[in-house]
Amino acid sequence: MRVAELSQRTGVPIPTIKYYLRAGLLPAGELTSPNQAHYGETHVHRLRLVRALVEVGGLSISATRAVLEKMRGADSQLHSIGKAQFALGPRTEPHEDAALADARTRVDELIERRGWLVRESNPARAGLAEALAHLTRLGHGDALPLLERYADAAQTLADPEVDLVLGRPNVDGMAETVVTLTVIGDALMSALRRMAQESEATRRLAD
Amino acid sequence: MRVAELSQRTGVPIPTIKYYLRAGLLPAGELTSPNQAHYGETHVHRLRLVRALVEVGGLSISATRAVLEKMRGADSQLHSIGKAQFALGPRTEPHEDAALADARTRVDELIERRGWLVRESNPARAGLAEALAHLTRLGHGDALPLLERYADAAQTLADPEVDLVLGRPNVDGMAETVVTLTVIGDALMSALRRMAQESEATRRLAD
DNA sequence: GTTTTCAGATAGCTGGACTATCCATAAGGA
DNA sequence: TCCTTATGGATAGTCCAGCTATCTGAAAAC
Repeated sequence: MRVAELSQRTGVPIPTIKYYLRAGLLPAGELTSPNQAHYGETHVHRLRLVRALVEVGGLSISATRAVLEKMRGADSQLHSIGKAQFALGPRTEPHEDAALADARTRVDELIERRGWLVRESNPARAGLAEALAHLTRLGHGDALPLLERYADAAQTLADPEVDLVLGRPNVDGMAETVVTLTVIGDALMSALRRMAQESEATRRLAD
Repeated sequence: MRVAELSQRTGVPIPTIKYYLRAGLLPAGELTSPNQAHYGETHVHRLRLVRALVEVGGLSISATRAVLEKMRGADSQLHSIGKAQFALGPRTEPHEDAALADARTRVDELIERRGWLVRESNPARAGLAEALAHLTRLGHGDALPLLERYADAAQTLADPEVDLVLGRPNVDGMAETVVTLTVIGDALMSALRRMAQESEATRRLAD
């Protein structure tokens, strides 16, 4: 297909497609002549993946490129596949203070207590610590017990999630599933939490 | 205290504090003379709240202002308090197609099936539908059963979350807890999911 | 054979989030 | 007291991300 059709099928404007090509998010089409190229289903799919990462996950263009590159480089080792989620680190340096140092210890303790196998380099450690630090700075230390409930939930969910990943017929499929499950999964969970919260609150209000 | 101390205690640069004052995210200090003002603990706290929303939640300045305004306007009615989370809608118009229409029905069905009390106007409905639409466009329809597990988790978490909110001694505290629980809670859950996923995957790999 | 579309290149635009200066005044220390 | 530093308020400037527009020959489509 030509670029117009690619645009129509994905809802992405042609100038934006060109921009993504330049930015290295989308491979060039197959050139049939110096100024004609055609695109296949892989382009449609890749473009949809890019949009999911950008729109749902809120990833920047460069973060998206990094994720896609790690995806491509995954070999059959599962931990290598998981690298894709490593490109989703935080953006800026956190404010170093006592609350943050304390939060880091708390994260280490939680991981140890649960016997989780999490590499030191996993950026989720830093992300969790930073979020906790904000919580305590705001004086919401009494929300910390909730953390255990969240961890329970995460632990419970991990099982079917990994099932889904390992059920893919090939490595590329696995890597892509990791990425979508990570990014879109956050959005799903976030929306469901908001709705469940409203529902529960409304129910209590009725009493 | 003067602005320098406010800056030191929160880690926010003075020019940025001035910017937040102009943007209406932070109330002006109490003027003691035409060019001297002093700030109190409320300013420290408000500034920390702003940074949590911006850094952890990734909210824009205008979204942050909107959230803070809704927070201030909350009365004793719980549903009014919940309005704070309504300022967290999506940023751009979604791509309308069959997948999205389908996803919307699926969301309605899920809410009905679970007997959730969720207003039509709750933006989480649209957010969930959009995320689901991306999932199906990517051909990950087999991930949909996972949605039920996510919903289970959200439902389970809602109970202690609402407990925490209702445990606050006053309305302002409740409203702020809703906001922090919504925004920081997302970050906590996201990080915990990533870690639990890595752990579970590593464990399976060992077999 | 005329109108439309294309690839590739380059330049421009818009909005958001700060950051820098300036001014006149006020604090704070030697 | 005098002098350095800090301050509030105002205004202007910066930087970057993510597009968007235009141009140029050449190929498609009708």
